[in-house]
Amino acid sequence: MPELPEVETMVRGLRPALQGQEVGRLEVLDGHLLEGDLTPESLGATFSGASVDRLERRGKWVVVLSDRGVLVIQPRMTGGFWLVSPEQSQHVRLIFSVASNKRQVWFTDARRLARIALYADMDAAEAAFARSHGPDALTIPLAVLMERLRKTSRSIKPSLMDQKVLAGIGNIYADEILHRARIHPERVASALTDAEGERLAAAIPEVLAEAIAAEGSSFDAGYKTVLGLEGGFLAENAVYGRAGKPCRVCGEAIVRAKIVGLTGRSTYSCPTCQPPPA
DNA sequence: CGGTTACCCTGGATGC
DNA sequence: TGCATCCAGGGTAACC
Repeated sequence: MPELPEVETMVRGLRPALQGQEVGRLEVLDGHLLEGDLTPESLGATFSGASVDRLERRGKWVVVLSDRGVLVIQPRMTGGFWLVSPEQSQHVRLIFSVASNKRQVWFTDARRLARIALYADMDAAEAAFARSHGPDALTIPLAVLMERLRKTSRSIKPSLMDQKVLAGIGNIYADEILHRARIHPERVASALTDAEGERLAAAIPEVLAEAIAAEGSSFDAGYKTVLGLEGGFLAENAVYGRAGKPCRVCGEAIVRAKIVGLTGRSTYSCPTCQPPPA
């Protein structure tokens, strides 16, 4: 589910509840999500009593820094946090109980694709992140982005979604960013012109910032904010989920397609604003 | 090595 | 109603 804007919204929502607080107890209800040698018992014992210093986001990771180590939670498709009673109560995987006020923070994950890891310190967490991720999408400089895209013969959309190229973009925001930059998703990444690269590098932080301001994208029974509210971005977005509807720029019907290099995922684009490769 | 697919999981929507 | 099929915002191991 969550991409960078949703994870950023989660972290901002969790900070007032957890930052500077002691976790009186952590209950781990599903060992399936745990990485390495972690067990529900070992993680619960380690993190119960932990003092939380800070919460941060790295790409699509939620990072909880504490005096008992750095807890990393990857929500992946259906993971989410709740400060209010969770809607999907049968899918609760973690329960944090704050010592000072007895309030609870729930983590749910319907599809059980989320992953949870514990690192000794932030250096170890950063090293693990760097092994599988490029620079964060919100701050990657134009020159670095272009240098990375020049090295691949893949299409631009799968390149943007490759966390090793840059971190944080998934299927929704790749489509939105490419529409904003007026680049067809099947254009070869290394063949973009300088002008297209500049439009792309500008569109990435623009679209992500707008989505963060809207508190992310909600549809169906998926992502909600930590207060159970819907993110508003899909009320204003350009292409994702809008097949057959008029492009907000030119009025042409938005097209839904499956593209090479992305098995099973849908891609939305405007055939006029984003001319396909020759 | 770069690129592509098969698969991990589960639930909701849709079709017969 | 029951059952099969498809789809989903992510990510990785294995393969060509």
